[in-house]
Amino acid sequence: MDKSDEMTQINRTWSDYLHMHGLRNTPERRALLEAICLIDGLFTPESLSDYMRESRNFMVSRATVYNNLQHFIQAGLVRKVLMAGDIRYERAWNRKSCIRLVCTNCGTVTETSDDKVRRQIEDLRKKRFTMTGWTLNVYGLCGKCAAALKRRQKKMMNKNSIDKK
Amino acid sequence: MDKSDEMTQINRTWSDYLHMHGLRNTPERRALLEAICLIDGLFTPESLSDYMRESRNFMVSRATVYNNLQHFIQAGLVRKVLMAGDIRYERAWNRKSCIRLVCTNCGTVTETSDDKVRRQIEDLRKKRFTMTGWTLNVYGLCGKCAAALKRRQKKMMNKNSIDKK
DNA sequence: GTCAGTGCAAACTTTTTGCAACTAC
DNA sequence: GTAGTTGCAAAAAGTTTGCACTGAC
Repeated sequence: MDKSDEMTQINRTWSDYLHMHGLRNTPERRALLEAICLIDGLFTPESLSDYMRESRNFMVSRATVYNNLQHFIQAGLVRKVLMAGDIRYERAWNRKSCIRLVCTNCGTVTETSDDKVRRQIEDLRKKRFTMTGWTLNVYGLCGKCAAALKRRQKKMMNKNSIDKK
Repeated sequence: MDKSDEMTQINRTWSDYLHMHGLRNTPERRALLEAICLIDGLFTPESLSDYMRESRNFMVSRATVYNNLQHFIQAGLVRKVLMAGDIRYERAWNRKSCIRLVCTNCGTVTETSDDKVRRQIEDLRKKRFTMTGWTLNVYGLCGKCAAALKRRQKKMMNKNSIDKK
């Protein structure tokens, strides 16, 4: 799907959603959706608001941001994710699938991919569930933390053997 | 691994962690870890505190709960997860791998499993990353919401064709 | 014209911080 | 004895709500 087809699809999803719920297409809603298209990666209600004001020259109140983020989520356009212990938002399209390596020690997250895993997941067919996307969080230790842990354990063992002398 | 081996492993991980960071083994910490072993499923700082007070007859202050949850996370014993838009905590052992079907419309989560997917994920070997567990979130529509959406769309189309007459 | 949407401020919830008293080591 | 730990209360951060005014339909 190319970029303009994609935008058509998104706008359609959004106006369908508005219609079906008897909601109105306000300038604030258009501007917020536009900003979300332009932001790359994760955002918070505050960072979205900042981006709107600073880069798009459009003021939106906090209440409006929160209110509409909920609508975007309901419409399937935005998703909440947990990143290093905090809630973040992201576009739900065009980021449908990713593997995240989450270090349980320092909290850093690295995104990666793997064709075999991807294929296997997308072949998943569950009864009474229509998949639109997925994220795989892999927990463990990043290189730095694993090395640091090893060093500390070694130090500990030396200390213990000295203590025993 | 049987239950007692598992507890030995957990206690060891925890006391190693305490040692390595120069931390102390207080009654509060022991009681909190014990409670987390006993709680089945997800919890919040508040529900944990309630459980401690009501079922274990042990008062812990909020500050202590938050402080120690961070330590448990660092030690790899507890994990934060996002459930229906809210942050929850869970034991990080014994729940290492699971597939969650998350409905993006109503927020319900169903846990499921799939051997092929599991095997493929556990075969993942990333450079400079040591895997200890994973969770796969699959986003989409649950049976109920998919059906409701279909009904609404149908109704919409009927309405439109009537309007045009 | 109607009713949903907006901004603002206040309220509420959740999490963090500062500090004096306490206690594990 | 010392330094990490705790509970409490206050502060900070994040989110929701009530309300009068505005504007999309």
